[in-house]
Order: sequence, then structure tokens, then C-alpha cells
Amino acid sequence: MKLNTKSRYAVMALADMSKFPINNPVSLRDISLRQSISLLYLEQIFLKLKKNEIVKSVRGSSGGYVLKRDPKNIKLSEIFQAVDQKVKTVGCKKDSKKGCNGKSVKCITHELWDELDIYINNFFENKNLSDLLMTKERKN
Amino acid sequence: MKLNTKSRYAVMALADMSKFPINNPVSLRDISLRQSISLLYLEQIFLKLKKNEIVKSVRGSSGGYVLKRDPKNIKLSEIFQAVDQKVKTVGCKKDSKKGCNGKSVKCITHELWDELDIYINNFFENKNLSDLLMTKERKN
DNA sequence: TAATACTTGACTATTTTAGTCGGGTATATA
DNA sequence: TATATACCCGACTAAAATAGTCAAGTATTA
Ligand code: FES
Ligand code: FES
Repeated sequence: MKLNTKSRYAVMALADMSKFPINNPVSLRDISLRQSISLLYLEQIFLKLKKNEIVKSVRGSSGGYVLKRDPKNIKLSEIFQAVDQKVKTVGCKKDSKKGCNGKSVKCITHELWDELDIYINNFFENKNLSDLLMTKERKN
Repeated sequence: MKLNTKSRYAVMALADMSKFPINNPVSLRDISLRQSISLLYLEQIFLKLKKNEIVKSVRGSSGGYVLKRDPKNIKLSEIFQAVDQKVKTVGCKKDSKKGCNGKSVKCITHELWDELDIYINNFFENKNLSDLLMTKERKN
């Protein structure tokens, strides 16, 4: 049960961005330097964030990325979804009738994992980007 | 963010066991058949459960494993710990002063992931084996 | 004395993760 | 208008983690 870097970096980078005035393009290079995340990896991540309407890009020199919405309206769940990192606790396909073992019945623990799935998603659903900034005034 | 089979199977197997009268040894072979989990893999898992005092073994023919405690007193968190599958949401070492990026300060998102860590562990802490059986009377 | 069932460490194929690489295109500003 | 900056995009890859398997046991009971 662990979080991957893609999700972690995505949130980290967006949190970094949201400290700057909105409409002020922030370059990936700067984020890369400030947060010590590989620039090339960031590019990959931001492409997805862009496709999912979380940021928009400003090309050319002195360009960068801009949050497409107010940090208050960007839920962590959206960010996760954007970088296609879903929570997966069940062993089976959720929608299918079949169980994780190939049987035609869901296994003994299915309900438990399903509950856990909902529980975790609930956390992401109830947090937005601006929540991150409020905790403390940090400068790193 | 996904759950691995080791944890899933551990809980599944223990849930299977706890449907039988306590002190009645359940063989891994039977669990393997009922739950469609590889016998050899189960052996590996149960070795850890045994070392962590969750089950005890009864050797010899008509032997098997027995829950060491009442299902009510076996928390999911213990099971996870036993198969050393910890929840890891932060990118850094929790106890260290250093951040996930090697810097000497924790990163902007550290508190968030720490909160998530606690949140998830809380789920496991508040569930025990007997909770699983109560949901429905299932027979698989 | 068979058969059953636990014991243990080492080994391995497969999958996932965490990136990198190369070769673009668009735009601002000097 | 040259040039540097910065986004764009698909393909590739090394390394780590996962999900097991294998071999060679030992203990107990019917
Ligand atoms: S987890 Fe869904 S059937 Fe087992
Ligand atoms: S997650 Fe702990 S410092 Fe970044």
C-alpha cells in the first residue's frame, strides 16, 4: 500500500505553483529546481495535467504553466485521476460479477476492500490544493 | 496506491479460518482450494503470521493452523504488519529530519501524506477479523 | 510406515515504477 | 528576425518490487 512518485510529484508541483499569483506562468524548470524533481519527468506529468484541464500551458519564452482553476476548486482526487493513478484495493474488477479468483462469486474479503477503497477515495475527494497551503506558511 | 496480494491473501485466508471452530486446525491445502490461492504462497504468508503470533501451527497429519486469538482481537493492522506490508505514503523517512528530496527540510506536501498515512492506518486499526464475517453470511 | 502438513531459504519470471531520450513546435524578446 | 526559452510527445529502459515457485527438509498421526 504505497503512493507512487507520479502522484506525489503531481501534487507537489501543483502546490508549488499555487503559491504564485494566478495567471503568472510558472516554468517547469523552476519547479524542477525548487522541488528537486526531474524536469523530464515533470514534463510527462504536466502533459497529463493539461489534458485533464487542471493546468493550461503558455508556450514560448517566459512561458510555463498556469492553474486553470482556483486552488480551492482543484480536488486531490482530480489530480490523481489525471495522472491515472487510481486507488486499487480489490483484487477483482469492480464492475464485473466475477471474483478476484476467477470464480463467479465475490470473495469473502471483497466488501472489506471495497469499503477501504471508498474510504481512501474519500480522503482525496475532500482535500483541495488550497488546503495544502494553509497548514503552514512554508517557503521550500 | 494499491494493495498487494500478500496482504489481501493474508486477510482472506484468516477470514476463511475464522469461520471454523477455534482449536480446529485448518490446513493450508484446504484454504488454498477454497480460496484459490497458491499453496506455496500461502505457506510463505503463514510463516510470517506464525512468527507474529497471529496463528499457531499444528504439525503432522490432520494438522494445520489455528488462530492464536479470538477473531475479535485480531486487528487488520496486525495482519498487515505481520506480512510486513506497511502503508507508505510519504516519500521520505518519517523519523528523519530530511525531506524526500534530500533537503534538510520536509517538503510542501509532507504533512498531507503524513495525514493520509494516519488516516489509512486508522482504517486497519479499527477493523478486526470478526468484522469481516458479520457483514453477510457468506459461504465461499 | 505412509501420508499429511508444516518449515525454511533461495530462486525467478513478470510487472510496475520511475524515470530518460530524441526530436520536435510555439512564442517572446533582444 | 534570430535565438533562447519552454512546452510537446512517443518511445524506450534500468531498476525495483511483486507474486510467486522450488527443493529439500521435519514433525506427527492414523
Ligand atoms: S476482491 Fe473482489 S472478489 Fe476478491
Ligand atoms: S514526503 Fe516527507 S519530505 Fe516530502
